[in-house]
Formats: sequence, structure tokens, C-alpha cells
Amino acid sequence: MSEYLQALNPEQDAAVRHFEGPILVLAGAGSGKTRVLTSRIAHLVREHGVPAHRILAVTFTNKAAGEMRDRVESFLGGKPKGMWMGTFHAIGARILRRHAPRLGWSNTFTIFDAEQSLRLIKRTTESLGLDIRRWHPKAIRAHIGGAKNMLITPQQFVEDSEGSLDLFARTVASVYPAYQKALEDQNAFDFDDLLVKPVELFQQSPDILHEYRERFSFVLVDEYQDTNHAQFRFLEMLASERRNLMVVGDDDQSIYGWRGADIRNILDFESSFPGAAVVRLEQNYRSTERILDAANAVIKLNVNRKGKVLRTERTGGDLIVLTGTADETDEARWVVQVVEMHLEEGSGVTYRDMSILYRTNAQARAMEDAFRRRAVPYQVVGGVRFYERREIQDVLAYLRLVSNPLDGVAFDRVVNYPRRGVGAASLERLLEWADLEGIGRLEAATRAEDAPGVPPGGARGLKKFAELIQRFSARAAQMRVGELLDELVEELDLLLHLRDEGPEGDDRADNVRELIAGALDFDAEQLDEWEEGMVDHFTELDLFLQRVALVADVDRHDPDADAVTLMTLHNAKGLEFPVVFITGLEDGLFPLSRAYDDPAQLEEERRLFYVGLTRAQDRLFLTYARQRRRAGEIMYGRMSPFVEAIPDELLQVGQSELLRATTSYTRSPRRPEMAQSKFEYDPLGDDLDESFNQDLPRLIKGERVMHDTFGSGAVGEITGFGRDLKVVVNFDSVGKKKLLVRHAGLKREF
DNA sequence: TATTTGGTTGTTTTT
DNA sequence: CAACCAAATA
Repeated sequence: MSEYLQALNPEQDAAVRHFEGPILVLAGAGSGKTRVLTSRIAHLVREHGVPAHRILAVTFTNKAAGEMRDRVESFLGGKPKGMWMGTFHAIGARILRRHAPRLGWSNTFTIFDAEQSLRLIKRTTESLGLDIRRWHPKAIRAHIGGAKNMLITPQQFVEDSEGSLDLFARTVASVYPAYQKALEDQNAFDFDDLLVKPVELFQQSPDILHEYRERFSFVLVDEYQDTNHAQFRFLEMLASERRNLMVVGDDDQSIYGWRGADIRNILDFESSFPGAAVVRLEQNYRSTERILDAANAVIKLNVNRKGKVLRTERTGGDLIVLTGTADETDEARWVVQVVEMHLEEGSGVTYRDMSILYRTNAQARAMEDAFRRRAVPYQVVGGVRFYERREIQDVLAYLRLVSNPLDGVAFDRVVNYPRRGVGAASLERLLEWADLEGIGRLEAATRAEDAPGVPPGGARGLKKFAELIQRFSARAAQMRVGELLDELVEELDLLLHLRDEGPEGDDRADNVRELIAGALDFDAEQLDEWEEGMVDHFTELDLFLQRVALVADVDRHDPDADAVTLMTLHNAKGLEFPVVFITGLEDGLFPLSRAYDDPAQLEEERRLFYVGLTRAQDRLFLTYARQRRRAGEIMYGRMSPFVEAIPDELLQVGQSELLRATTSYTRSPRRPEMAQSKFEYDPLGDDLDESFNQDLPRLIKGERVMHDTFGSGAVGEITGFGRDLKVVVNFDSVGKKKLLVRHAGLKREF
């Protein structure tokens, strides 16, 4: 029997052997779904003689794609030639590289990441005479992104919002088309376009659609629960003819609703693809029974799910440790202490076996401080992303401009960096002139002295800048990216400039050096990823920039590094660790208070907790802090209600020394019997919480309330939590007012 | 034109 | 307690 078919359980085996027709694999956490996917690919090739190049496999991260590729390779004993494996975005980009001209872009288009599209939206919004203080570019971008994910074109959006009373929607309706036009003018796509434009391409070019349908006679999708509407359409179009579509996912791990992911894609798969086979993988090979019992108990509270219960043969296991701490510093200290304890035990646990998870990136700081203080090696995944660092973005902007002279966002970023005497005034004049002449910024810069009103100093700087870019552009095709970048940095004397910047300059210089090293490392390793002939059309620089735009933080996570991993729960999806800490388990932080606005959001937060719990193989630690600094003010928290869903008998409850010390002598004598219960660690906390929350109605967005002086109105945005819970009420008579809930004396209107 | 200052603002999660 | 932005000054 083939290696890849061995030791599969009956359900896995059924999924692997499935040949033609749609199939949904509901794969619980740790149930071996990657195995199923890779084994099935091997099976398709080996047993059914499907040529590797007729298979398309879509994953959620580049790293997952890479792992999948490696495993398939080892099953098959050779490279699966011509097989496409990658994220939706990478695959979209690849399709667009070949057919962009059909849509009005050129093949050498640039990919704008979130920050660049934000800049462009800002510029567009301002050029329409709108106040960006009133209309936040981020909000506009989120709205446009939402529309794109729903495949709503600018034209449609404009039509839909015509005569709408929603001022914001009308604002977006004016920005969206202008923004899209600006992208086209600069020969750029944003992230969402990488999903949307291929669908558009398929819709308007049946010949191309046909080509891809023929080519990809088997399509496999991982993490299907996190697909959005555009991705669904993409798959549907590709697979609707042959219907050889396998999707693997877990509705209980759907955590990207805020990004447009539609959990209905997985819940309704069987009706979208009638006759679909369904396989459920509920056997877990990762965690102990105790951990799974906790996870099952938590997720059971969700209503909107298919329902499944994970089983394991790893009976028993250690209790889950739940610890209360005084504040975020204390929490971090406690965590590091436990990390160090594990190492001493001689249990074979090393740094890389442990992971600290949290809800928001901001929580990483306190953790980092504690790890650094104790000199425990750690790596942070996410947060300030490497490629988003200012100095890296600056260098990349040069490269982008070299690759695509129409990239106005890149131009604006570096015309005057390092300083060449090009100020706001010069730039403004140049732009006016460029618009008048109908030429791009860079071209205008080459003839800056012809532009009226540009001061001579500015013109000189502009010319120098344009010449530099042109010089590098001319050589880009013949040079390796690494060398190109190296020479560029050298010529700009960037490292020196950075070091002059003060204390952070050295780090910045190091980062730039790291980027150069990465570029030098980058070679046409993807030669086999790009079919013959394609490579010639693009410079290595183009491919490098594309790679850079599409890597995620988790892609950069090094599982072999001898360090504890710190990351958000979102980033932890798909990973596993022997020892896991889930920190910051306070009501209002996890779940975030705003999730209370909407039951669907609360369920998503709960799924996120479930994802966290199921990352752990052997040991699980849960912590919360009595008080925590957030956005500069101290927030008092109580334990997350999520934790209460875990049965007492699975928990070992305790508190940090500091918390014990601070509560013991202020402890209220009123309720000594509390000491027996699960909440023994914190009688005081309850008192505190009650003093804030007593008699306050739990407000729900949209509900009607009464105020003594303002009359009645509807609840809008709710912010803060605990004592700082604030609410915007749109009163019928006086309009919107922001009120502190504990002072407002709001009553429900029945 | 460049740099500094002060005020304002806001925090979810990310391909 | 940031990061970010606009106005003020060198």
C-alpha cells in the first residue's frame, strides 16, 4: 500500500480516496486535515493518473502552501511539476500577471498593500475636497474593501447609494470610483483586487475562463470557513463544470468575519454544490482529553454551527491552569516564570514548544518587556510587520518606482527621502503641471525645470531623483534584485542616513541590511512555480516585489528557532504547541466589548477562544489581569465569561503572588463563603465590578432608551467597558449625544 | 524648507 | 501611551 494511505482513520481514508465530484471535509482542530489534503493530492496523481499541473490547491498562508508542497513532494518522490499551490491572493496575482491587459492594466502591475492603498484613499478623498478628519480614510477603505469582497463594482456602488440617507455611504460612493481610477492610472491593484479582478476577468472573457477550467480539473481548498464572497465566486466559476472541488474547513474556527469571510460558505456548501459528499473528521490527534473537554464545552455555547464533538485517545492530561494576576506587568511576569519553570523540569520542553497568545497586538509589549528582563528568548509574530516598518517601506518604495514608474504612492513617499530639497511647494507645482501635461509624476520630474513655479532648488532635486530612478530602471532587467538593492542603498548612502537618526537608527539600518540579505537570497527559486516562458516577461525585481507584498507575518515565523512564540490568536490558527498560554482573558478585552453589539460577533470571539484552546497539545495556561492599561487609561476588568464555560473540574484555579498580596488585606469580610467556589481567588473583584455595573442595563445597539432630559432615542456606538462604558445615543429631539453610561441614568423604553 | 512642538486621536483581529 | 497631524518656528 502506498505510504500516504497508511495509518489513516476510516474518515480520513474516505476523504483521501474521494475521486470526482464535490466534497466537504469538516475537519476539527488537530484532526489531520493537512494530511488528508496532501494524501489526496498524491492519490489523485498516483492512482488516478491526474497530471500534477491540473491540480490547484488553495491555502490560507504561504507557509501552509509551502508545507503542503513539501509533503506532496515527499509522497510522490519528486516535484509535482506545474501544480499551483498558494493563497487566494498569490494565485489571483499569478492569473493577473498573465491577463492584466484584458482588464486595462499592464502585466507589470504593482500590488498595493494595506498602507499604500490607505495613502491613495487619503489622497483621493482630499482631492475630492472632503475632510479626512470627518471621513476617516481607514473607514472608507474598510467600506470599499467590504464592497469589493462582495463583488460590488464602483458603478454599482454609486447606483446603490444614490439618494441614500446614509451620508457615509454617499461619501464612499464618491471616493470608490475615483480610487479605483487612480489605481488603474498607476497600474496598481490593491489586495482585494487580487481576488475581485480574476473573477471579473472570468466573467468578461469566457475563453480565459475555459482555459482555467480545463487546466484545473481538480481544485482543493484549505480553511474554507474563512473564504469571502469573492473567493466563493472564484471557486464556483472554476469548478462549476467538472465539480471536482474539495473544501476542507471547520465552521468552529471561522474567525475572519470582519474581513468579509462568510461562514455561510461552509455551512451551505451542500446546497451550493448539490450531491456533495461530506466527511467529518472528529478524531483529534493533538490535545489531551482535558483540553478538548474544555474546548468542546466552550464552543457548545455557539448557536450558528454545524455541531461536532472532538474526541481524543489521549485520556486524562494535566489540569488547565487558570491564574488571576494584578495587572499586565504582573501577568507577563507570571507567564515568564512558568515558562522558566518548564525548562527546569527537564521535561524535554524547550522554548520553541511554548507559545503566548493574546487578543490584540498591543498586549505583546508587556510580554516582551518581561521576556527581555529575564533574558528568555522569544519571537513576536505580527504587530509592527517587518515589511511595514518605515525604513523598509522607504527602500521598497524605491524598488517599486524602479519597477513601475507610474506608482505615484511610491513617488510621493521617496521624492524627498533622503532630503533633496524638494518641499511641499515644489511638489504641488510639479503635480499641477504633470496633470496639465497629462504625464506621470516621474516623467514630469525629469523635466522639472519646465514646470512653472517650481523653485530652482526643488527642480534640481527632482531631476536628480528622476535620473536616479531611470538609471536603476534601465539596469533592473539585467541585474539580480539583491545586487540592485545593494547598489541602491549604497548610492543613497541610506545606512549612514539612518544611523544619524538617533537611537533607533541602528535597528533601522539592521532592518535594511536584513532586507538586502533577503533580496540576495531571493533567486528564481520559483522557476518551477512560473511556467516556462512566463519568467522572461518579468524582471526578478517584479517577482520579488510581488513576494514581498504577499507574505504574511506567520510566513516569517520560524518554528525551529529556539524561542518562545508570541502572537495573536488569529495568527495562531493552524499552529500547535505543547505548551500554550492564553493571556488577557478579561471581559471587554476578550471578548472585546464591542463584540457585545452583535451576537454574531460574540460567537466569532468565542470561536477565536476555541481556536486558542485547541492549539495546545499538553499544557494550557489561562491568565487574566485585574487591571490593565489600555490606551493610556487604567481599565478594571473581571474574568472573561468565556472562561466560565469551562467546567470547574478541568481547572486548577489560582492567583499570582502580587494579586494575592493586594487582595488579602483589603478583602471584604462580607462574603467569606465565596472562598469555596470557583471564584475564591477574587472576592474583591466581584465587589469592584458590582460597584461599576450595578443596575446598568446591558445596552444593545439599536435598542430604544429613555433619558431624563434628552428624552428618548436609539442606542448607537458603544465604546469602553466597565466604568468607562460610553454610548452614543441618537435622541429623537436633540440628535446624537455621547454619554457615560454610569452617569446617564438611561432606562430601557419598552 | 526643515524641524519641533503640541494637540488630538484612537485600539481588534490581516491576506 | 502611542502615533499621527497640523501649526509654529528656526
